[in-house]
Amino acid sequence: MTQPTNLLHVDMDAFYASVMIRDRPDLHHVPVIVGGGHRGVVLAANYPARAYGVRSGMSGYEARRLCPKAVVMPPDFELLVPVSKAIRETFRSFTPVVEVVSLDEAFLDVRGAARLFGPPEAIAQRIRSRIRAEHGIPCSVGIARSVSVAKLASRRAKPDGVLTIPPERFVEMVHPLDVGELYGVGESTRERLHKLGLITVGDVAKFPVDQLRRMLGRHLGGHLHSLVWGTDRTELHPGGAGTWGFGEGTPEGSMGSQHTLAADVRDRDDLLRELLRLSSRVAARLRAADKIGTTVAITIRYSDFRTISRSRKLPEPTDVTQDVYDTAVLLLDALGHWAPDVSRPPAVRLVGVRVEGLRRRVPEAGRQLALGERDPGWPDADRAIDRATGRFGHTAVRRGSLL
DNA sequence: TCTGGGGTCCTTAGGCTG
DNA sequence: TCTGCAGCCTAAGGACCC
Repeated sequence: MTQPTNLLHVDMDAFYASVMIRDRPDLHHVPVIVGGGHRGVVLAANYPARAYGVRSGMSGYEARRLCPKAVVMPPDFELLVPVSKAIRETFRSFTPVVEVVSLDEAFLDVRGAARLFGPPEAIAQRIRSRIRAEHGIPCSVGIARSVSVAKLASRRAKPDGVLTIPPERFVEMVHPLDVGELYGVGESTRERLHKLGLITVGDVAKFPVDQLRRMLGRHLGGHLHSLVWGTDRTELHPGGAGTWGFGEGTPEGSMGSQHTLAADVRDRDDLLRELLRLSSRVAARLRAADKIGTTVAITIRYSDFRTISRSRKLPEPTDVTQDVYDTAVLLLDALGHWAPDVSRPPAVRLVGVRVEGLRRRVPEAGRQLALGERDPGWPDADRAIDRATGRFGHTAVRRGSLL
């Protein structure tokens, strides 16, 4: 039985930039870059900026070099998130089966919407008109049978277009493309395949799947095989969490925060202050989400961009700032960079703190104290800080050591 | 005075245990 | 007591996504 071409991938065009300049007609025809401040990367660039070669993901430094006259602005999430939520409601007025990927894109299964709204192409055009009329933002839509092909189609429909890749035309339309165009094949995998002489999607399709598995690993090899034949996932997971946690799902995996320092740092005390700030932020987010985690991990990026991570499992899961911070300090010191016999510690560019192995917190009432559980004063202090920051904002309370 | 921050998933290696 | 093995867990790192 052949499955219908019923998946839509809707992707806003330069979403961050489109929203940020929507109410600024004076900026519509000048290059605008969102993000890309000091040591940052470009989150989005409008089409006038792209004409200069500015791309999202590029360093702000490089973007400003390519287009010195561009207007650079930081992203305003208080503006972006409500627009994103409103657009999701527009999607849901067409179908209840919506899988949110991120702030600016979603998959829609329109199988049940044909009687009301017509074929997928007609639905795509209606969605585009409504989003433009209601939110003033252009978007592109890809239509296909599977998730990866719909995503590929929307990418190729940009800007402001619609593209359908039906199964019977998949080979003709997709096999000539570079294998790096596939959703899930990044720079690293693309390079490995190219070195093997596998340049196009069709090249990989002709390659024996068991050899792919041997070379790329069982999982990636099998997955790549499904991608090059367009036979990956066809069912959506409605209410998907979204990569940035703005979705409605309840991600169980991990929560973390990392920060690139304004300047590289060698001093242990400076790093401890940053670890404390990050630990406070992560623990507060855990408490707000009613989660506790079993493992604390730190990430260190040195000035040469070498990045390492170290992690440690805790005896008891926690959402307490002090627990997260203490473990982070243990992990940092275990690197040995600040031992007494080390004359010049390495320069650190970025530090991160992450709590993994998340689960729902057991309510306090009826919870048994673990043997040897320490002073409950820190959780009380955390709750007091949460209450104060909830009322007066994040600058209201700050630990003495952060001042 | 180049290269963010938030995640997920997979692979690999080594230790432990039965 | 030693060895080999399978299975599980932990830790580290890499790749990928937006």
